Amino acid sequence: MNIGQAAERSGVPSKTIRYYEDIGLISRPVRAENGYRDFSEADVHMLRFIARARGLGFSVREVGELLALYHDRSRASSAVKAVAEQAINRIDTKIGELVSMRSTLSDLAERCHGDQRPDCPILDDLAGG
Amino acid sequence: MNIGQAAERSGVPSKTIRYYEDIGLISRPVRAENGYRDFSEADVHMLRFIARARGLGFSVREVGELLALYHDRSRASSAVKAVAEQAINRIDTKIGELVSMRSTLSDLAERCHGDQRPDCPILDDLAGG
DNA sequence: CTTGACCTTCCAGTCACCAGAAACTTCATA
DNA sequence: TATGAAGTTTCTGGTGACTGGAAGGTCAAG
Repeated sequence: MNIGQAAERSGVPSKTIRYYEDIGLISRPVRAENGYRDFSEADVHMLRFIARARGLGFSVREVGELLALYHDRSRASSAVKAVAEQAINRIDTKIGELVSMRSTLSDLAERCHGDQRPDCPILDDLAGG
Repeated sequence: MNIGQAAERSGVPSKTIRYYEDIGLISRPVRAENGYRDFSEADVHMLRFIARARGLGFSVREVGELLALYHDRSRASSAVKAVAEQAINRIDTKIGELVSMRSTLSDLAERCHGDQRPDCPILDDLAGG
């Protein structure tokens, strides 16, 4: 099938599929006589795998590792778990940062009247420390 | 003072200060005779403002708005509050996404033995949907 | 007089794509 | 059969918010 259909069926935009090919995340698909990329069911399956992994917050690099592990019939599940735990740690760090920002910000916003007057603890805080 | 000292005293790396100048977030500082940038106390103060705002999760664009509002003596606090609330909303969305990723991921990781055996619900899930 | 720490500009790379241009093929319709 | 739309190709360049590095100028100390 052409890239458009592969895109539709996998949920990965054609632009992104070409990008994944460029950076070597997926191998170069067969070309039809007209030069168009020709995708198989297995390709679509792999693209779906990638889309799901990306949606779970794995980096493209990690997705590459996961794909390799997926294709390695003899690999240990601990290797996969390690990649997942790295991703969880990254996500935890990020959540922590965001929660802390959020609480400071909403604190400031609550103390700000939000009316016509110019007094504003938000700016005061940013200015003063 | 030179850029290095301004960097040290504001917490914004020199590279980043030059970058902020490039994109017009801060105005071009005076130059000394030798061509070096010459920063004032007010500049350092502004850089600190920027650093704090960035640390709170405001985008560079929003920091620009906040700086403009900060310099506008007659502005209403509601304008500032609006920018802050936008940032809070963005942060909330992001937190929601991350929390959902995290819960799915840790679910999968928990069900994964993480030993020498190849069975792994993480990969199964990514593969199967 | 040289060493080393600054400073300058400019170019490139990061991450994960997305937008658009110019040229092609393919397919449906008039 | 012509035409026009939709799909495909490659290539370039942009995003956000920096960061790193190269090649060169400046300055104070030893």
